[in-house]
Amino acid sequence: MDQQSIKNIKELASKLNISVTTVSRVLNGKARQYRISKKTEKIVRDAAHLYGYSPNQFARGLKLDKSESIGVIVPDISNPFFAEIVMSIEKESKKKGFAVLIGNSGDDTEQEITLIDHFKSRKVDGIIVAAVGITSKHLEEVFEAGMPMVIIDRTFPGLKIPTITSDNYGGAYIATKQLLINNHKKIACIQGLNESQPNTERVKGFIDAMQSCNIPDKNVIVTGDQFSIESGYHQTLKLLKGDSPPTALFALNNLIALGVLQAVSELSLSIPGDVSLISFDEQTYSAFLNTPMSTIEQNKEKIGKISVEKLTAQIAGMEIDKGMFVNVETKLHERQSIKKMKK
Amino acid sequence: MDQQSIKNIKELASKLNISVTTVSRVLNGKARQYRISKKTEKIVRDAAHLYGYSPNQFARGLKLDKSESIGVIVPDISNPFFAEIVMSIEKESKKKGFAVLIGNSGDDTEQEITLIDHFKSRKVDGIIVAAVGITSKHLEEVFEAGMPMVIIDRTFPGLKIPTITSDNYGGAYIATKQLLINNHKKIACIQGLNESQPNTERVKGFIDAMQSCNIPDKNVIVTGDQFSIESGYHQTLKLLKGDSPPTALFALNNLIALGVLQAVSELSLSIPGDVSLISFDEQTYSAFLNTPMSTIEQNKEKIGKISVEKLTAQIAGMEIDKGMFVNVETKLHERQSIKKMKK
DNA sequence: CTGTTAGCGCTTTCAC
DNA sequence: GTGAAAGCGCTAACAG
Repeated sequence: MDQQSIKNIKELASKLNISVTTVSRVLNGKARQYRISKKTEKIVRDAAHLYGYSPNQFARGLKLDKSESIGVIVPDISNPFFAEIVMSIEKESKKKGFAVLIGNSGDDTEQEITLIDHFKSRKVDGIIVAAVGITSKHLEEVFEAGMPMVIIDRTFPGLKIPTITSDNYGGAYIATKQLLINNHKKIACIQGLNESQPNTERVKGFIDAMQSCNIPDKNVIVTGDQFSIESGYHQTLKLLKGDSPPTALFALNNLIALGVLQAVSELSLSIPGDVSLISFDEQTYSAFLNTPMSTIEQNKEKIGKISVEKLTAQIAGMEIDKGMFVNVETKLHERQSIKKMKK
Repeated sequence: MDQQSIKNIKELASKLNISVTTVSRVLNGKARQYRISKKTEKIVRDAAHLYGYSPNQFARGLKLDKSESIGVIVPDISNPFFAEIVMSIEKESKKKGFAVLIGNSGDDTEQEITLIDHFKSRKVDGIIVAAVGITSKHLEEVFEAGMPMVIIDRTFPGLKIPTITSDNYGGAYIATKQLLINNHKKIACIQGLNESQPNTERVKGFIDAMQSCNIPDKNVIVTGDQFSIESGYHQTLKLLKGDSPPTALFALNNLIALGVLQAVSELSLSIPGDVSLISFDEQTYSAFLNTPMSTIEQNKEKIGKISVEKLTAQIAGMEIDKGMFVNVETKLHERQSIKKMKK
């Protein structure tokens, strides 16, 4: 009852008494171009479907030296921020006929290099990478060697690879302003990975906003070491158990914010009663937290979409501005995690 | 300054005045086996590293007719539940030397079929699939044709493919019991995809728990149509605006629970003051919600790990029990979303 | 409109 | 210890 399955194009062709060339042409949508008869075309298509034949991508890739696929590297696919960017990339890529290979670097530069090697040997047509760590030499080498590439989320000083990031500076500026207009003066900005560019930009936005209100630098508490729940947790504990704790916290991403919540809950404090909070990264649950959290949302869909556009432009061989830097706007969600302080 | 890069094994071999055979053998760790001299081996390895050579996986795959990779299909990678399973699968696979290809089916059987085709033509050595929809014929065909396969999360009646799922029945039973021991009698179980197996199992657990307390069937409110925030939201609105609303809700997954929160908040009701809630699926934020939510946690790490074990066993050609069904235990998190009712 | 065939880069058999 | 060469399945140049 089970249809005898077909190994390769040769078997399929001989079964139909047609040459492999014709079969190949039909299956590659070139029937028109080679003026293959409708009848032959139909026979081939039906047979391919009937026998469940799909071309060996290894042979195809070997011959064509391309794969019609792009590689995506993210530090942590279980962070919905990255997962949603990946979804957007997939959606856009599919429209353009590219398959997507996803790699998880686990915030490890070594693993990132391994993945790029992997992608190279699998002949991806281009790579989108949310870079980890603080060095980009390995990326530039690959890019300079001709691999189309787009960097998202993080960039590096002087990097000459097209980059799409959120407006980290602007988002942080607005977030801090939210705290300032509620008369907070003692504000802690809880960093993620110190040396990373989004972190630096967000800190810059924070500092500039503080200075715009003439808050002396001494009051600016800045600390942290990683974009993780643990880091946010430990830094917050340290801050709130300290001598003169801040009245407001600015968490530089969603995981740090969860760490803040963990620490605040452990200390039996309340938000915003005891301490106010605003966080970078909107999440589905942000509105339903105890207390609903004010956040700065990054436009994940747009970041994904633009990165695919810029990448496929490179793949198509178009002239590009290597130093291109696209800033995607952020959006403030005002909720109830910020207390209005007395002047 | 930039090292001239090497295209293929032939170039590398000729540069070293060594045959491609020897290079291939060294790079595949067969130096020992063919008694290649340490010196030659070192020369080859160093050169490969220096020139950044990595073998063309298409040629390799074409020759070997395998890819040392496995494909994973999930309905929605942006759902942390699946993302975490994928992470676990990646971790396990890496240990065993398999690369992982990830596909997102978007809860669409057509897309699932396309992805499987994709994987087949990319010669993955096996497939792990969190199946969508309510039919499994396409999966069985591929499995019967010899493709190693493991089903996770969902299964289908009478399916003869090894399956790893959470103990959906047991988890639901415990969840419902939590509501019952707090004297709730009018409980709504908000379903996801009606026909899907985890849904069915969870409903079964719910009903059995209800009956164990002699709650008449008439009181069992069951509704819903999809595992999504929207579905949870609409069903909850309908329930709570109805004539005699339930005093407690059992959300059959994390997305539905978020929908419940959305509806409850929109109706200006409180949890657990106005309505109690327990949900399948523990999430990082569950403890920090307004009100901290009681949940049934699925062991995502274990599901991923076992699925890779069962898949690699198949790939290695070991005898397997096709009807194998592994049930991974769940874990109750008691928090404050359930109100103690008067007897 | 259709077919023959070289060759993509690799592994491995067979030969020395 | 090492190498020459066949052949994996496909596409496209060339040939009708």
